[in-house]
Amino acid sequence: MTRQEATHTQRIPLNRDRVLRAAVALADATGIDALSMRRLAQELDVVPMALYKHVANKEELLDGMADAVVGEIDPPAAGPDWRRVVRGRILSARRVLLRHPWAARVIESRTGPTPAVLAYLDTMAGSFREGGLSADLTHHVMHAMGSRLLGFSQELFDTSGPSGPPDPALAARYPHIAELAATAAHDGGSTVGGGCDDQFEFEFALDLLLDGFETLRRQGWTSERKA
Amino acid sequence: MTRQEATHTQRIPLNRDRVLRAAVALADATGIDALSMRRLAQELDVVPMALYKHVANKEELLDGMADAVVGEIDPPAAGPDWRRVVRGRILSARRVLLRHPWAARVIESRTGPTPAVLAYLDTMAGSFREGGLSADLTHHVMHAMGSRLLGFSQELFDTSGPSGPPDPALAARYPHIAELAATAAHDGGSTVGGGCDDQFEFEFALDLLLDGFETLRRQGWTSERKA
DNA sequence: ACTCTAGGTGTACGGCGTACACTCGTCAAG
DNA sequence: CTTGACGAGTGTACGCCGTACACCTAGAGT
Repeated sequence: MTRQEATHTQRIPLNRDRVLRAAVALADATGIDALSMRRLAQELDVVPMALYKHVANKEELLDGMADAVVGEIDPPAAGPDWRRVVRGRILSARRVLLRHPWAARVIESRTGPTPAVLAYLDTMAGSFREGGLSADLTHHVMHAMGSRLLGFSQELFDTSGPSGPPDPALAARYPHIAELAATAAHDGGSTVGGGCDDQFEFEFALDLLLDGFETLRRQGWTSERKA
Repeated sequence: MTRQEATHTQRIPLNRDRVLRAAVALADATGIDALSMRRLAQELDVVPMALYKHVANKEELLDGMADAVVGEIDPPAAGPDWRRVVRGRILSARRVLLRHPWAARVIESRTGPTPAVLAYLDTMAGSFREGGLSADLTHHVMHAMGSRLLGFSQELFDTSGPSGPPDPALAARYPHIAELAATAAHDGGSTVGGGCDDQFEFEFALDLLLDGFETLRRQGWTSERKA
């Protein structure tokens, strides 16, 4: 403590958690494409190679980031109606994913499930089972939900955009799309999907699926395929 | 024609189409991660910068590849049952995407819809409309299908893998997942999702959605939200 | 006092996308 | 036949990336 105590506050030593948090913050702020090991190191006032004492490589960094985000999802609420329980939790996941727009792509790009994702899926499966769905049906149901389980509906293209006036040439080439765009006539029509209420679309599909599952459950549905 | 006519067949000049086809073939063969401008140029016996006379940059190359793949999807068959028409076309899309496993990720990563994708979605919307769904319902229905429209069910994690014996420690930590895995007991049980019949899962969700849509159509469903 | 070690450093390598200036063959206009 | 424009392919170079590897250093345990 003899010298250089005031020039800059002495460093808190790095650790895996600080690295992951900084990475998430950086991705939130500048987008996932701008997240490089070098840029992240710079954000932490450290030389790039220092990061490798805490994460094995960039893939593992991304694994950790995915887990951190999934860990933000609320646990399932208690309740007698399994559809409400599942619906609420998925909407919580959706809120988390909207806070971290890069996360959907990162989660998808993981080659294997990370621990937090496994834990999430496990309790989700538990909610279905507790609601009375057979293990068999639960299995197919979770596949059917796909990435919607984690709150992203996989919107093919981001619905934001310049949203100029409808292009008549485009409308001529793609008449049906133009018709749909015209139908979504609220706060500024746009070309293909702009002006849609994403939340509504998400819940529309979610409820359609949950209702379908409930119908199958009541019917005692089973996959009677043999081998 | 005086010299070097036999050393190597004289070059067919490059063009955009040859570049795209080579890129698709290279991605098919070696994976999308191994597709670099330099590697592609090498495959075409050309210096890397030569490619830039035919595509503006790598993003545009990927756009072109996505379009080439989407162009492989069959046009809709004719028929009175809209569900059969849509179902058949989507399964065609799925076959295409299975031929080009990298394509789903590439299509997702496009920031805007490419012409072939627009054309595909347009005729798909046409099939719904012709089946008697309102423009309103068609709109939401297409959102609900999400990427399934293009044949990929977004399987969160690839179902292939080492597929070792079920890990008892994992089973203890994730009991519900273990139960589901045990249920999918055919040709070799695996840890989380292995051993599933992907095609079955895809069609399960597809048919659940299509049946739900048909029910809504018969009910004259409309989104009566105001503003 | 000595060693061990965890964490941070510095240098370097190979690969990437691509900007920019160039060469060269073809072909139409003069 | 000359010439000049032009489109296709070339060569060099820059800045970024992830990360291997050797090194240093401060503090803890003996």
